[in-house]
Amino acid sequence: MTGKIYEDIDINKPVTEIDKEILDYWKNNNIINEALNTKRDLKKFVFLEGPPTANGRPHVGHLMTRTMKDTVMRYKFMDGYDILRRTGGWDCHGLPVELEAEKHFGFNSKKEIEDFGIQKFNEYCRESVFRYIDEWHEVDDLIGFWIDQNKSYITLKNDYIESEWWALKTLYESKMLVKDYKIVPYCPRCGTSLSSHEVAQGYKNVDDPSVYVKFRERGYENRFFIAWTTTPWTLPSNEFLVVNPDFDYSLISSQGEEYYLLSSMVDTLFKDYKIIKTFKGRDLDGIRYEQLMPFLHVPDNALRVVTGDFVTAEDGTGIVHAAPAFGADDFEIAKRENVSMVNPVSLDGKFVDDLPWKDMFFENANIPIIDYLKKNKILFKSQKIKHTYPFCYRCGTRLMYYPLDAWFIKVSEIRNLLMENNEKINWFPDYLKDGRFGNFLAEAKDWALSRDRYWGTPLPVWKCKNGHYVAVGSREELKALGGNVPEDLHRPFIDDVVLKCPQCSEPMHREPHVIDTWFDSGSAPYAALHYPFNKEFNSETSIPVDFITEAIDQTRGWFYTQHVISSLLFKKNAYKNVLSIAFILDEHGQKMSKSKGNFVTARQFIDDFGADPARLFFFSGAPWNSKSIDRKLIGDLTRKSLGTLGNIYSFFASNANLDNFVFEKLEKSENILDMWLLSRLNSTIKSVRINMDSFNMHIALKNIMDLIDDFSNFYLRLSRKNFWEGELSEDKKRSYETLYFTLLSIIKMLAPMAPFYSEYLYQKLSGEKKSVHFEDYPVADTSYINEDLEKTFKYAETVLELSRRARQDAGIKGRQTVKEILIYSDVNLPEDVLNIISPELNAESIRLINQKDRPVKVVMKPVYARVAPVLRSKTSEFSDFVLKNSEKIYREIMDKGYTEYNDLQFKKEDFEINEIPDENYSFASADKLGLNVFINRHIDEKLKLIGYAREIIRRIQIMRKDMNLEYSEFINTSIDCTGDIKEAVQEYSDYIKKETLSREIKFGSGDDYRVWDIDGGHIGIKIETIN
RNA sequence: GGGGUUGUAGCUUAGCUUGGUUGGAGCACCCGGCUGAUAACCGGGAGGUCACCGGUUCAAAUCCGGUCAGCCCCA
Repeated sequence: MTGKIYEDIDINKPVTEIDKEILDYWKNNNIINEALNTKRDLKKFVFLEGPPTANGRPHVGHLMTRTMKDTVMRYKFMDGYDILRRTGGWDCHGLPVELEAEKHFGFNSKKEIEDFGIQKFNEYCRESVFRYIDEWHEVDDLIGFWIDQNKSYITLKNDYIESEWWALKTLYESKMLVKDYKIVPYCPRCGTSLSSHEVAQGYKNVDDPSVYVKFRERGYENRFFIAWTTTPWTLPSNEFLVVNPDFDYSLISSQGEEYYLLSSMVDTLFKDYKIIKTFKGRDLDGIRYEQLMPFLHVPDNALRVVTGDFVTAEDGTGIVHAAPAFGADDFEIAKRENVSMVNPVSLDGKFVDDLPWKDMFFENANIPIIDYLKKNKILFKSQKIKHTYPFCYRCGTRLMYYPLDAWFIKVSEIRNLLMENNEKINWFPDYLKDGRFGNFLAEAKDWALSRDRYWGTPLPVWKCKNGHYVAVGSREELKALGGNVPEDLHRPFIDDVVLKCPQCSEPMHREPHVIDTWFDSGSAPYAALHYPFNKEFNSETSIPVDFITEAIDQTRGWFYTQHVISSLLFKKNAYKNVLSIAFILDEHGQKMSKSKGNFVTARQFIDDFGADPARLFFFSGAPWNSKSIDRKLIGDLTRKSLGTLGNIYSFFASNANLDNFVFEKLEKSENILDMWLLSRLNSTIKSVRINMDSFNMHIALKNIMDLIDDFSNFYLRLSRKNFWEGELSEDKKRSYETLYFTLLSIIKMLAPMAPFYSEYLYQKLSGEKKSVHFEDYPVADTSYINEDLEKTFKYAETVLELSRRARQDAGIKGRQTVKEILIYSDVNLPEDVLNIISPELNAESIRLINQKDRPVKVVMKPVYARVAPVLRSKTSEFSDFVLKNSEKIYREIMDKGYTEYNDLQFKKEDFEINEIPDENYSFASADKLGLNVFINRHIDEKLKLIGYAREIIRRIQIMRKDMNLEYSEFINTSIDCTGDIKEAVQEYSDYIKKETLSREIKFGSGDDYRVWDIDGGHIGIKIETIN
């Protein structure tokens, strides 16, 4: 006995143990490092990591994006690319981090933070962003995310900030970064404005007041404009009423009062009324009205009706109340009309002195204001409305639209460029390109970049008292302008840097803002490489990167900001291919959230299922359709792919070791089953590659699993005997080679998706390279592909199915040999293919027959609706005639096209034609393929005895298996039986001996005999090993 | 209110681009079979108003219009 070449594996070994073993193997052999750092001078594939913030625990969704990234990179690596920028990245700044810090210290306002000290506050932020970094690293490790964390870019580093300064200076000098006074979405709790993509994250469905308010026309006691609003708290600041110049308005009278409103709304709001007059909106322009509440001082030229195109006829009354301080449209009106605005709300969201609702938080003032309107009889109607309204996406506070001094990037000016560059991006799924993303670009808003906060990249703009500004693009420039370069570029240190104005030499102080953290992450393409200070990045060649992927929420987040920044700075798109991934839902299909407590951490998920099963789960179904965690599905996927593969290996290993087979190379096999498997393999490789290349990894996985299924349940099932029987002939060698080669190819194909188990099997099977991940991805050898053969095998498989069905109908077990099976097929079924399935068909004779030789009887019936009107009283006579002479008439019609009866001609359509199988046969057909299978029902004495012999064999085999006997171990068998069965045992004892490795078969009886039921009778069997 | 997307068996889904046999799988369930690699496999059964309404067409799960519901995004 030589040693085992192919090591046995324990099929039931827990995946977690395998994971650990493989992780150790990778570490001990420096494999991960080698993969990350080997430069092979091949084609380049450039990746870019979307930076998470490590101040929260990684959850199962992160696991999914990481798996997608990893799988793509592994595939590209095996496919002969050097992967560039295979490094991590961490997003460090921003409101989320500050909020976390506020919570820690128990702060609730900016004043508290400033009293505490920005320096200490930021120190805490800096540490807290990496609170869970160890868990992230650990999870990356466990899931097999091969990425270089030692070279990760970190957005809080001075180098990173400096690159952004360069960008901001560039934008400032090209007048794309500007300071403006605008109405911006503003969180009064956080004390800062939000950009459009941040606002987009915080919409909620809410019930809000919907009030109709009466504004009295100046000079009339009882004449009112009815205006509509969902923000009663803005009513004290009303300065205009706005109508659409093109709409029709009516002045009506009802119950002693007169009202202006949109003509189309009159019936909705009034029952009894008279129309006094109708107007176009523009006719109302300039009409003065009385102030609604006499609290605030408004400019003299306010309080009049003006026109605006933004007024719609859908909501309200067609008359919009405008408070310029609290709405972008309103603000534009005030600007146009040259009227200053009235703002009674301070930066913390509270009303100021002049109002009865002093110190009240703005949204809390709605109810008392409605009460006030009611009391003063200027409320026409009040109800609730369900609509969506933006809230701060981090702290949940209702946003206000509020006038602020802020820095903007004029994104709206490059909309066309954004859209042109979008054309160069491959989106997966493709509908995002012109859908959600394209639409967003088409109406791109200016980017409100500045934040009045503490922990962020400082805005590098300084200003002197004469109103001169300078934007600083580097630490070097800071020095040149007379500033000290602090060791840390964050606040508060940077705030202390005073420059000398290049124009007037006055001292310059920094604009106090930090910038939107989305600018940080969106800058990753260049800032991660410290461009332009480090020449590793070259805007000509370094972007677009080849591939990025993140969850769907990043479509208007990171996907957008990168696209904008890249277009602004380099005029091109940031990435070529982008895969957008849907969310993972919990097992009930609910979105996961911390508050609901159904949040599954990455760690927990891996611990529960193991790395490869977790990864495979992410490839079940398209990644852009959300999926629920499904324990059963995961188990199933794993069993059918990895489990079956392990089992194939196990089969191969045990037999190859017995035969002393060692794979050297694949030589052409003449065995048709081998040829078929290699054809299947190569067609699969072809489609897998196509799908991997187009990021349809879920389809690639399905292709692979289909192959594994065919491999195991067809190839192996039908060729088992070949591997068991006989010596290691040349033919058998060819089959081993085929088996080995196919198995190895599948392992390689699966390696990017299931890197652990494939490594595990690879090391046992081949181990030629240090790791399966250093292998080349399989390339289809089309010379092996034989579509006809694959098709023929499909037919063969169907013949098997049909025979089983026909047996079942006839009540004949598969183990019972039948006299004959007749097969009719539209396509040619070669003999060698039939030979393969013949053991399973289990018949004395198997014959291919022609259509006309099929043992069927034609039974015809007249179609009465057609023949009766012609034949009249002869109809029933004809009917009998047809039934009796079906065969003859059928042949006649087939030959001539008609048959005659009583000098009348009848054609095919005059008959209902049925084929009934001969009663001696059981019949099954697959009409789509044109296949018929007939099984002779008649079981004669001889066949019956063979059947019994097989029943006995089967029982003995079960007993052998139960006793865990070696395949080659001989036994003695004793049987307790009578009658036919006894006769069968005597008649076929050689056959039984051979199949069960029985040295002898005795008849006997005893308590230690195992009792079996065969055909309703009991027989006993005992087997004993031979010492 | 607008845009996008999804809706197929109890559950997970293929098919829809390009209309054309009887809408195909898997899981679960029931019955049966096969098995000395496989908690694997195979046959049968039950389970479908292909969300709903309308249109185009000889013919619609598929194309068109509308409605409803879910999800995502925007105002």
